[in-house]
Amino acid sequence: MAFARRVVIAVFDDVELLDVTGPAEVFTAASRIVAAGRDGGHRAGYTVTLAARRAGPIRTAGGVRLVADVAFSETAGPVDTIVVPGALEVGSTGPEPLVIPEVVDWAARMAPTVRRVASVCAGAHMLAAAGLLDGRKATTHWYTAARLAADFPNVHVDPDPIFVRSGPVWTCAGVSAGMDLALAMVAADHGDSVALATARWLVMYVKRPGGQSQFSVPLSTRTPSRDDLGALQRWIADNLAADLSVPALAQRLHLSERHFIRVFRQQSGTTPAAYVDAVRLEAARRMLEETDSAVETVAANCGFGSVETLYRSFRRRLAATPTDYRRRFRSPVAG
DNA sequence: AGTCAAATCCGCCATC
DNA sequence: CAGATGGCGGATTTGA
Repeated sequence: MAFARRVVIAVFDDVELLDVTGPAEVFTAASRIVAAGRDGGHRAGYTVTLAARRAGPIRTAGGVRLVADVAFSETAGPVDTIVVPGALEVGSTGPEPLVIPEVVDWAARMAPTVRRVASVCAGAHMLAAAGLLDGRKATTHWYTAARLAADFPNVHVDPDPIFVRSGPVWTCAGVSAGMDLALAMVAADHGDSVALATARWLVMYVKRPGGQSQFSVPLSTRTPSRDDLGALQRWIADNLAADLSVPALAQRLHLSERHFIRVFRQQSGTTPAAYVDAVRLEAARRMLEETDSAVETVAANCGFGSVETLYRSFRRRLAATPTDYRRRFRSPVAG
């Protein structure tokens, strides 16, 4: 077997568990696929190593422990890819991206010697602190994107993509996007068919269209500070087929239309109609992916007045028709 | 694919 | 006074 590509993932106390294990799982699964390949397994997969300030146990954010294989100082030698995961600490004004000097130093030291550098989630803040994102496009968890842009004016932050490749530096959106990033690396290293087989094995999609703001509508808007607005958004999600017009919603909160629009916009960052459309579209998308329901049924279930309306909404936001979408993104293992 | 009425939503201002 | 709220006109978007 030829050389395996060595992937080293940094770990530290309070690290987000899935930021570490997500990419690790993808690289490991890809290695199995590669090893089982029809060419007799001559191609090499990956070895994944965890590195920390010193070898030994690490407590992740949720309390589950990981064990670092080596210390940062022992990661010299032929390393292919380093991955810096993220963490949030509770600050006075809410969660803040954690920046750990030892990790920043390590990334800065390793970067010139490796082929690829990646961050997951808020790990981008540490790559930025190491100067590795200067002049580059990058993304991070939606929650910290504004902060990243403010703290590092030289970084071209785009909060929307699932992942961004800027030369040898890859960054990605929150948490589970680390798996998408790793899968994209697998595709770059071993081709689309290995990536597809890996994705199928892990029961995930090779890549989602568009950006993270399409993923979860509630997450793409600011969290409302008014309880009644949050309750309204939950009610909307549970009653997609109901009358969700502006007058109807305003009345639910006992506000005039004018004021309702104003409050909604100020609290959530979008307008009511746009929000409703986005939530309906997300529901429709999931239904198309996960069921065999006719497009008419999907439209009716998700509160679109007609199939045409659903089509329009799809075109507008996803640049695809519902049937196209279903053909491309239907899970290969469902049904 | 184009039409047109309806819905949306925001600036501006009055009111509470 | 400041801040929250509501009404109106109309440009723009949306849906049947």
